Amino acid sequence: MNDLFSAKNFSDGDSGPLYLQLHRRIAEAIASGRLKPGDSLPPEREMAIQTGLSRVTIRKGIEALVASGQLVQKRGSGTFVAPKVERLEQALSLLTSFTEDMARRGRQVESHWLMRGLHAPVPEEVMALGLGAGDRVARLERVRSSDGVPLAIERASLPAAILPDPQAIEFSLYGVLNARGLRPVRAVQRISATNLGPKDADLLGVGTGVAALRIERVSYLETGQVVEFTRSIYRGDAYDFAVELKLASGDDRSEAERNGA
Amino acid sequence: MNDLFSAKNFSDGDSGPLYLQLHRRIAEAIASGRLKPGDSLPPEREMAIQTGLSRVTIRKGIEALVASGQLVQKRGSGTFVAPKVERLEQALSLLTSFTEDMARRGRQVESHWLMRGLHAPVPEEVMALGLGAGDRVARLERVRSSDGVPLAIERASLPAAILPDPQAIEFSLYGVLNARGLRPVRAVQRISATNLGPKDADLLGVGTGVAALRIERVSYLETGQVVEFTRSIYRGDAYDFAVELKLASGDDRSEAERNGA
DNA sequence: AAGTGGTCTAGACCACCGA
DNA sequence: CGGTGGTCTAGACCACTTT
Repeated sequence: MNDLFSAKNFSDGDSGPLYLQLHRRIAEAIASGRLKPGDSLPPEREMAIQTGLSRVTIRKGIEALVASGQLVQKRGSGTFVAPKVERLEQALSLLTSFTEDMARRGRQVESHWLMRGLHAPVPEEVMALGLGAGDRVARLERVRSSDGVPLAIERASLPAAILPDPQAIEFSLYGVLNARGLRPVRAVQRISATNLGPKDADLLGVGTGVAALRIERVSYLETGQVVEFTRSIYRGDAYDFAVELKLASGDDRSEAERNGA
Repeated sequence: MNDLFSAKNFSDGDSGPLYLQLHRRIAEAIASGRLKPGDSLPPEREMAIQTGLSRVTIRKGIEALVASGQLVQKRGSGTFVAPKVERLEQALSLLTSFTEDMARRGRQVESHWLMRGLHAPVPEEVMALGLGAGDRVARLERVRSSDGVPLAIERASLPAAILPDPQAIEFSLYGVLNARGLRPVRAVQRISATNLGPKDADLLGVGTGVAALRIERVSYLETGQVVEFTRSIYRGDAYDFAVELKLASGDDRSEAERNGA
């Protein structure tokens, strides 16, 4: 019945390297629904026997599927099709907190604190926050989860002058700032893509090398003072950020022509 | 002189798997500037001898560095530290074309066409463009480069009613639309991260699995009619998208209560 | 204790590049 | 042509999970 791993149809030179043929077979089986989330694959040694390939080649074929989060491997247990992660869509042009954003969706939010305290700033923080000599920085580092699924790593730095008591933050940073009349009204974000390192991948429960969104944010008070400098890592397979664009201001085409000239 | 690959300090059990120790050594050498862009690494077989590891292990240690774009391997030639790619920052909240955006930076723009013509739409295009039965779609697929470096893959679909002659587009799509009075004034984008597949990675000249930004955009005319549906892939290591946020309006109770701002 | 994935080896052949 | 990376093998031991 399960001819997914039959030795037939594995011919070198036919359609590229053997490990890619295997990769394609499994990827198609997942895409077509033949392999469903939670299904287990045969043990690597078993696949090797069935396909007539070596175990090294089997692992190489599986590797990319693990790296892209489609398969999950558990030592001592087995290889499984990854559970489907519901994609969340988040508006980028509004300044909201994670807590508020999730509450609006009616979802549970959990935080796992990695670090919460006052420290000596690193140069990056001095720059972003505009700190003076001797100023200390409040650092909040946590993994954000929703319904038990880790979605993001958030590393926030604030001037100690703004948040002298980081331990006071239990859930929502913005909630506390808001209660103190320090809610940011403007922020600038930079978004890029990155491959997760072993550490961050582990925190998010995905494989090393999985694509993630890196978002750096600097938030400002009405007065122009910097409130926070946050570096976040969002799971690429769990998030869509949405943004609405307006027509570029200025006299459209002629502007580009002038500047290009 | 070059003790990067000396057998000393390679001890199992000491600090994790051997391939990770090798990975760390090389990554640190790159980060510290000891290995500079363009430098070549010794051949794999040579590294294996120097370190006392097997070639398979050497390759495994190098693998992640290639996947993340820090090293480039050329068959028949060697392994090299990747040239530094200058990060471009692009404003997300303005609706500009790639051509205009680059011209504004005073950079050369090249396009390599992969496809340009009229086709029968796929369901995804019918949905996004609001096509009727029998409508055809203009498809523009190209690799965008700047100063010879591939930066993005752009796959645009437009109703044939908007662009009956896709061959007319030589450089800027928006330029042609603008000249015809069809310039979009509003667009909605969705941004996510993805691992590049072998095909797209090759088009962008990076390794399979490298993180990239996937941006889907739907653009509208003043009349509300959909002009284009574009799926783009941007190199994660070459782009920063910037967006400015405003205070979320009327989102939670506490804000409504204390709101003066 | 048995079975799983994780790591590692030594050696082989191929495809491609450059002199 | 020689040297490079790309693929593949058979077999070994380890660390962990499950039973």
